Amino acid sequence: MGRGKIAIERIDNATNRQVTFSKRRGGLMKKARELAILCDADLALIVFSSTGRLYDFASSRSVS
Amino acid sequence: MGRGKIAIERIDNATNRQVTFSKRRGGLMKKARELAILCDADLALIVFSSTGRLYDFASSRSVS
DNA sequence: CTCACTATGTATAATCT
DNA sequence: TAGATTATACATAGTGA
Repeated sequence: MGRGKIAIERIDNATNRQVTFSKRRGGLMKKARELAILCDADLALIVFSSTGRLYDFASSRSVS
Repeated sequence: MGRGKIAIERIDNATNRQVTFSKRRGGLMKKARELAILCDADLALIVFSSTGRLYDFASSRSVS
């Protein structure tokens, strides 16, 4: 998607890899939230960047 | 996306909700796998359907 | 129900600032 | 370089078998 097509393999360039990580992480979190809401599902997503930082999302269907 | 636009809210029709769950779960898993590979990230995704079934994906960056 | 199709909405790679 | 833009590849809502 985007301007060009890319192969699904590790991005060698560190800067580009970081930019792609940030963009796709956001997109993945959004999709996860949508799935939880649309389909009334419970769901947890945990991501560690290659630099060791943690990002997560968890739905809360029944808990406030 | 798709033929029409939908609001992000619980799908009332049970059959349609199940179909959407199946489609989007697949898409989400694919995106998760791509993020793990492209950005060399470790990641886990756990989903419980509204009927209680479990689906999961976990990357394995260092373990075989 | 489950699978395939496809028109269309969305995510995003490349680019620009 | 981080944030905005934009053209394009991808995901998917509706449909039909």
